[in-house]
Amino acid sequence: MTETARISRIPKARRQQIRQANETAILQAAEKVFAEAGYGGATMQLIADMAGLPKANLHYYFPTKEALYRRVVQNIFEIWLRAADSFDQAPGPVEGIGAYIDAKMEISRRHPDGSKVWASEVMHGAPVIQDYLETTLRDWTEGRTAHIRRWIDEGRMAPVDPQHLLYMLWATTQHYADFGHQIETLNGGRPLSDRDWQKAKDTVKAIILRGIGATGSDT
Amino acid sequence: MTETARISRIPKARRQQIRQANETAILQAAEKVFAEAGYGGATMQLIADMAGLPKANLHYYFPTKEALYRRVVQNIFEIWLRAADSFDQAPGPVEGIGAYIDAKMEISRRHPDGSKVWASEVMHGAPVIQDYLETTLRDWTEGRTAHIRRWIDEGRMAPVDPQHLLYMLWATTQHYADFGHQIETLNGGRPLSDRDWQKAKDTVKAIILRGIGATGSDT
DNA sequence: ACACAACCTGACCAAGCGGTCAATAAAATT
DNA sequence: AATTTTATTGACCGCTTGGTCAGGTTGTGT
Repeated sequence: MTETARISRIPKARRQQIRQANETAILQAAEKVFAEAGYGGATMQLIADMAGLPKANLHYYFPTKEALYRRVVQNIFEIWLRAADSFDQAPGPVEGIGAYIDAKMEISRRHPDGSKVWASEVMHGAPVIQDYLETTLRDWTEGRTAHIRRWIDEGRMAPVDPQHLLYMLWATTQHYADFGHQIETLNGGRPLSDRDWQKAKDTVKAIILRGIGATGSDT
Repeated sequence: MTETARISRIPKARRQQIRQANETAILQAAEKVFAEAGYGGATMQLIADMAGLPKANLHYYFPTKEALYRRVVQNIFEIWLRAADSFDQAPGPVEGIGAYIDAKMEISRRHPDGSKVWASEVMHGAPVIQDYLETTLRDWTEGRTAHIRRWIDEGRMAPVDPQHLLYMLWATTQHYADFGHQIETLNGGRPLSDRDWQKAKDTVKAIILRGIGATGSDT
C-alpha cells in the first residue's frame, strides 16, 4: 500500500473526494424529495437545502432537474437488478423465489424512497426510463420466465403463468415500500418492527411458495 | 310518473343538470391529469383544457386545486369500499377472497387513473386523506381481518396472518393499474387483451387461494 | 316584463419556479 | 510565486403557476 493511497489521496484527488461527497449528498437529498413530492412537486431549492448546498451549486453538478432525476432513477434500477442474483444460482423454486422475496423485501425496507421514485416514474408513463423497460428489464424478465418455465417442466412447481407470477412478486414486495405510510397507519401509527418485517416476509413466502406448489431442491 | 319528472325537470333543475355535467367533466379530466402528472405536475390549465372549459370556470366549481384533488381522491376511495361487498356475503374464503380479487382486478382495469391517484396520494404520505386511513380504512380492515380469522378458526384456510394477506391482495390487484405501463411494455407495447386479463385474474386467484389453503363452502 | 340569483370568462397579478452568470475562492500545476 | 483549472455562490431573469375579479350572460321566480 503506497503512502498516497494510505493517506487517502490528500493532494491529487481531493477534488474527486469532495466532488463525490457532494454528488452523493445531492443524490440522497434528491431521492428523498422526489419520493415525498414527486417530480413535479419537488423543487431544486428544497433539494439544495436538504443537501446543505446553495441551489446554484446543484446546477454545477447536475445541469438540469431532469438530469438529476434521471440519475436517481438509474441508481434504484441498478439496486433492483442486483437483487436478481438470488434468483439465478438456486437449485429450485423454493430457494430461488424465496431468496428473491427476501432480497426485495429487504430493499423495500432499506430503500423505500428509491422504490417510491421508481413507482412514480412508471405510473407517469416512464418518461425518462422507457428505454430501460424495453431493453434491460425485458431481457431480465425473459430470462427469469424461462427459468420458471424450466422449473415447471421439471415438475418442481405448479404450471402457473411465469409473467403474472413475477408481477405478483414485484407488487407484493414493493407494496411494503410504496404503501409504507398506509401500512404504518394501519399498524397504529408505528413503523413495522423487526418482528413485523419478519412476519411479513414469512407470510409472503408461505403464501406464494405454497401457492405455486413449490418443492425444495431435494427431489 | 309526473310530466315534470318525465321530461327530466326542464325548467327548474336545468341549472343542477348543467352543474353536474360540468362537475363530472372536471372531475374526470382532473383524475386523468393528476394520474398522469401527479399533484405537483398537474396544472389547472391542463385540466380545464381537457374538460373543455376556461380555467376560471374551474375555480368557480372548485375553489382551489387542493379542493379539486380532494374530491378526486374521495371518489376513488368510495369505489374501493364498494368492492368490499363481495367479501362480506360469502360462505367461505374461496368465494369471498376470489370475488374480492375479481372485483379489485376489474377496478384496476376500469379505473386505472383513480388507482394511480390513490397510490400517489399514499406514497406522498397521504397529506389530504390521512383521516380516512385512520378511521374508515382502519375500521374496514379490522372487520375483514376478523372475518378471515373466523375462517381460519373454522379450518377453512391455513393460519396465515390476515393483515399481510390483505396487503398482498391490495398490492397484487392494484399493481395491474399502477404499473400498467410497465406491464404493457413487457407485453410488447400492447395493452392486455381480454384473454390476458382473464389469465391475470385466474393466475392471481389460483396462487393466492392455493397459497392460503382455502376450501370451498362445501365442507 | 322585471328583478334577482346563478353562472361564465378574459384579463390580470403576485409568487415561485428552473436555470444563468459574473465574480470570487480554493486547489492544482507550472 | 505565478498561473491555470475547478468549485462556489448571491443576484438575477424569463416564464409558468394558482388564484382573483369585474363585468357580462343566462336561467329562475314573481
